[in-house]
Amino acid sequence: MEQTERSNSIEKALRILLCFQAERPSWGVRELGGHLGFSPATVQRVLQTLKTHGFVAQDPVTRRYQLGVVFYAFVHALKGTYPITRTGRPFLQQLMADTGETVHLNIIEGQDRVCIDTVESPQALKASMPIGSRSPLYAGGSSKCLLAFWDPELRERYLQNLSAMKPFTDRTVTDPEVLRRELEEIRRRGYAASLGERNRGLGSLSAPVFDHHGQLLATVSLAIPEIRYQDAIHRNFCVRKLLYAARALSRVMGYESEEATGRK
Amino acid sequence: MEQTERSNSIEKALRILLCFQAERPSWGVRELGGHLGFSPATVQRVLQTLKTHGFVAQDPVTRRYQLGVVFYAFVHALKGTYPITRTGRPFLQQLMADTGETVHLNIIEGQDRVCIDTVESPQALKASMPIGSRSPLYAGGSSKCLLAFWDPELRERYLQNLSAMKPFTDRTVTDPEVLRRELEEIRRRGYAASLGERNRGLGSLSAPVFDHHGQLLATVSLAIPEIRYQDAIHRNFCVRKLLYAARALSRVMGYESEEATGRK
DNA sequence: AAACAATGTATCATATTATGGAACAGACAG
DNA sequence: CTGTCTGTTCCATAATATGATACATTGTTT
Repeated sequence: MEQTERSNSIEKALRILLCFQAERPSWGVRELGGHLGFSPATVQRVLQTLKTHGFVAQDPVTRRYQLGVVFYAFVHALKGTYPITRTGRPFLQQLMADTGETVHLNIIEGQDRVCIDTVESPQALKASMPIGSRSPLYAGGSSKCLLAFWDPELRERYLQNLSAMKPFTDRTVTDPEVLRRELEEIRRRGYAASLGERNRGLGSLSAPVFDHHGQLLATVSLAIPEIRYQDAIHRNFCVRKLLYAARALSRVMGYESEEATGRK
Repeated sequence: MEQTERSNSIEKALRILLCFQAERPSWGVRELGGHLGFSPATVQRVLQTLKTHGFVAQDPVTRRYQLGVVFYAFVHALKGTYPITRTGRPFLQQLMADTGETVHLNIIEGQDRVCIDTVESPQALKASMPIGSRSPLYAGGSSKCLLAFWDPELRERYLQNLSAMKPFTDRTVTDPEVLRRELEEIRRRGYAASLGERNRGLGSLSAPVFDHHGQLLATVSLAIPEIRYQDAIHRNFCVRKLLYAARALSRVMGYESEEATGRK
């Protein structure tokens, strides 16, 4: 390992916290130390501190550590920080009720799309889009829709620094030029449609939500199993309902929907 | 200020993070420093570190800080850490559908009850019980129900160290002896019922959920506006549905519901 | 039973790291 | 232009984090 990276203790603590994800919710001291390259003593001390503040909890019998309940407080706090989740909820619910498909709300974070709310379809065959799940901005309908309606300057910077476009399926766009054309098409139509770009067998319809400055806030998306996505009647119906929901939400968020070239 | 408290830098970072709650989702550097008694330079450095890891985000125009989106990843992770939220969801939904009242799921954390999931009533007049909300273990039906069915040793320790019982309303129990008697009554009946102990005008019905060791996992609770709570027919109906849901969830969590004195 | 191999945890001298006052750089108001 | 707020950077000093080592438990293997 190179020594280029100097890490202060806070960074260590954060990296430790970030290890506690759904796929691996529980860690032992030495296990974590080995995983991150920290000494067990360090991990132990950090975990102790995290524990006294409720950021992790220790199983009294196995002595292993897991995420603490303060995070539930942050779940609550996020609703104050990103008010669109609260405002958007009824619109997502209505859209799910209308279409019977899983609905989700997404924002841009760094180089990724992040799902910040979801209303799952009650159908037996349905898409799942858990809160917190991510995808790079070039893969999938919701991602491309965010990218398409993003601030032009930020989008341009993103597209130019875009190096390797790792494909997730055989349908993932991997050519920046193709991506550029598709983004234009999405802006022209007002919504994004894609099939199996991020997850095989999963289609996506996605429309933007704007604030009172006409700036992109989020996208509302439908995640639709391929078998239903390919039914043109159902898909068109979904598009209509989706656009209706996204525009209604934009209006509530303060967007004055002008005709045609309303945005600059 | 006394110098009794020594704080390492991680502790500072955690205390800073904990300031970002729903009531005050956005902070400036000096504002935070003043609030916590840290120097602006320290706060600044800590926030910088938190920012590079996505724990906070900085508004590019106001330069103020708010909670970052990594917390959405933790929302997801919590479902792996506390599987009962995932398992319990359909039961909560069914119970809400049956009763029309807001349903919530609670666990013990330290000295508090914490709400870890909620399904809100669609009625115009309804109780709200946001995820992450807390209450001391002596106040309210859900709290007392947790306390009543807790590990006897831990309960005894809690009751003995119980110093000031701050009342939330004029109905909050403030006498440890009264509390003791009520807990016994709750164990005898198998559920807790209370009115206006934590929030004026709000009633609560609450039943325990056990795991395969017969240990308390959580409580399922109904939060019912007083006007409907006082309708004995509705209340009894709710109790029946509540007990049914809590027992069904216990069974799924591995609890072998033995008759009568099944627990030690 | 006994030896073993894991685990989480405590200690301590060393050196790296955090600290806060002061100075800097913008934004905004008067 | 001036005054007063911001967030941010610098730097010598002092306090804190560090990992090797040892210890205490646990569960497993022999």
